[in-house]
Amino acid sequence: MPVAPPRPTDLPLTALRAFEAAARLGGFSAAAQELGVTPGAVTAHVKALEARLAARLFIRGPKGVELTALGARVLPEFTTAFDALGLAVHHLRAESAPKIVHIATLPALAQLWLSPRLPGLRAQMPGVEISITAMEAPPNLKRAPYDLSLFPGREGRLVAEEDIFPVCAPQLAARLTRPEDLAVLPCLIDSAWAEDWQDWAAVAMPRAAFRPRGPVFSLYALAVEEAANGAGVLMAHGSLVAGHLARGQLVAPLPQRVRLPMALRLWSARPLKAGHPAERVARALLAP
Amino acid sequence: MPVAPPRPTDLPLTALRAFEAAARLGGFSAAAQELGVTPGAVTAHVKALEARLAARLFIRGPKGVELTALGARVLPEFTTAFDALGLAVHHLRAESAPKIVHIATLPALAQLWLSPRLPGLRAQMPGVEISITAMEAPPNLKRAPYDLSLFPGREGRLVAEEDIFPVCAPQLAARLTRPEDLAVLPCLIDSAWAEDWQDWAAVAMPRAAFRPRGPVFSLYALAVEEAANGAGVLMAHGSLVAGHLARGQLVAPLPQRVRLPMALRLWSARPLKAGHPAERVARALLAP
DNA sequence: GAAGAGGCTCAGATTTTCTCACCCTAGATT
DNA sequence: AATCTAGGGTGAGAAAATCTGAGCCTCTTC
Repeated sequence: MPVAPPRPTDLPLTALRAFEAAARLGGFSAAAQELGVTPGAVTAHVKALEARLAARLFIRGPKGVELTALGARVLPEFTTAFDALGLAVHHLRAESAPKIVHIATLPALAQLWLSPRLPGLRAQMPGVEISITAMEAPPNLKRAPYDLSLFPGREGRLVAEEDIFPVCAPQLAARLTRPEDLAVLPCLIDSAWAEDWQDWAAVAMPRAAFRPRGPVFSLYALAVEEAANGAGVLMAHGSLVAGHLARGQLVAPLPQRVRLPMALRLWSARPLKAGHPAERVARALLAP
Repeated sequence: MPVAPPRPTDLPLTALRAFEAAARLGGFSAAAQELGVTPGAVTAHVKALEARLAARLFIRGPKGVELTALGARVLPEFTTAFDALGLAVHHLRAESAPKIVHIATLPALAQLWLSPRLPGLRAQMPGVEISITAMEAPPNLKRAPYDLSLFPGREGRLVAEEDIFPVCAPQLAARLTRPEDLAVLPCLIDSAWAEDWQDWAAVAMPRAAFRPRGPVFSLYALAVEEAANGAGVLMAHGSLVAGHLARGQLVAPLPQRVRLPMALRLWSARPLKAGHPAERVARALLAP
């Protein structure tokens, strides 16, 4: 007699979320990163789900996974549902702490662009707390609890163009008068923006096969400090060294500037209501 | 400096689900029942959520809880999101096991109404598995994994009217010729349908202050068996004793029948696609 | 003034969930 | 060929979550 056990336990929500992330992002590792867990955890979740359903959701290949027909059919529904849930959580948070604005950004932007502007923002909006979280990649704003994200990208409102050019300490400037001089000077390299040197060189010295040599930093702000200390030449992002240039801690001996395709942009998951703290912060950051 | 910890951990999904259920059902106990946990678990979830948000979601009163303004504002969003998620899960299940039809019903209906019809159904649809889960109250079909629910109610398609009348074993029939005889005969009482006796008496013997006396059963099917064994008089639901009447195991000595306001109805969460197993089962059950 | 409904609490048990360290594969690099 | 790298899979053990159970409290109802 086909009588099921008393309570057919329903599927674990976390496993469903792992499936959705893996399916949407096209891989377990990417999903693990979005969810903030190890890939093994995602593997386990998907496996558990498949065992429960007695059906495959992904086809495992050696270079990654691919959705099965079943997985592809149900993915959109789950994405929609989890988006709705994420938005609901966001509203819940916003309603329960309306005076806190959460901003996600790159570590470099947090330290060199946002930080100098904070005192002014706070003075402008007493009572509003501004919380800044640094991360390497833009978050999925439909899921993660941020009001604003500030990243180089194509989406969102333009905050500043990204112009790059070499800078160094004043005492080093005499040794940097032509692009070719870079071959014999230490070039400070930020690990996340290593291509900056190539991008600039491609325009400024198109003939030369230039390869920057010098210390690598994982924190851009640290590279900026080292450049100011005279450790070498840095490929600067204009908006991030404006302060150092104004104070004379850094100089830009070469006139050539290169505009990167990705501009600095401010982006929010849903329309900001005029007058609300997040909208006021956005407005203040966009102001010249 | 208001820099948040690396990863602002997001809200636990189970706690959100507990909140949603409690808010929608208006109480922690009801939510606990829907979720299949103890009330203490729901209390803990809501408490954890409130602690995380640093905001109250419910106002605790001595006779239950009530939503705060905040809770009431965000509830609809969560209900929508979890409904969408439940539906997605439902589709996932349906797509991964398209040949199983899950039916939720009362224990009494499972044993006395559905069970006799199963052999016919199976013969009619070879390859389709029919899984029956008995429960005391209709499930929330947007959340629980059932294709069809068969319950007395007002929603859904009519399966049968609920007519009640006293029945007993043939050898007892001689002692039951007038309603008044019930006062001196043992009345078998089903604990879930105890009011049946009052409902019937209110029509059949409006003057008398009738109180049935007799053994109480928690399983209606057991009461039916006992009645057939001659243990007393049962207030029968017509559709549930049809078999026993036909076989002569029970007789209905009194002509008076009372129609209950709740008819037996078949109900499904979403429109059934014609030709799909669930729809075919529904059609077969609705057929005379 | 007893009983009942609804919630709360806290300790302890149970189950989920996660990490860690390691293995495996196929394609790319040297 | 040998090595790297990217992406996954595994299994043991640790950590965290979730749940239960028994008892308490408060108010309402009989």
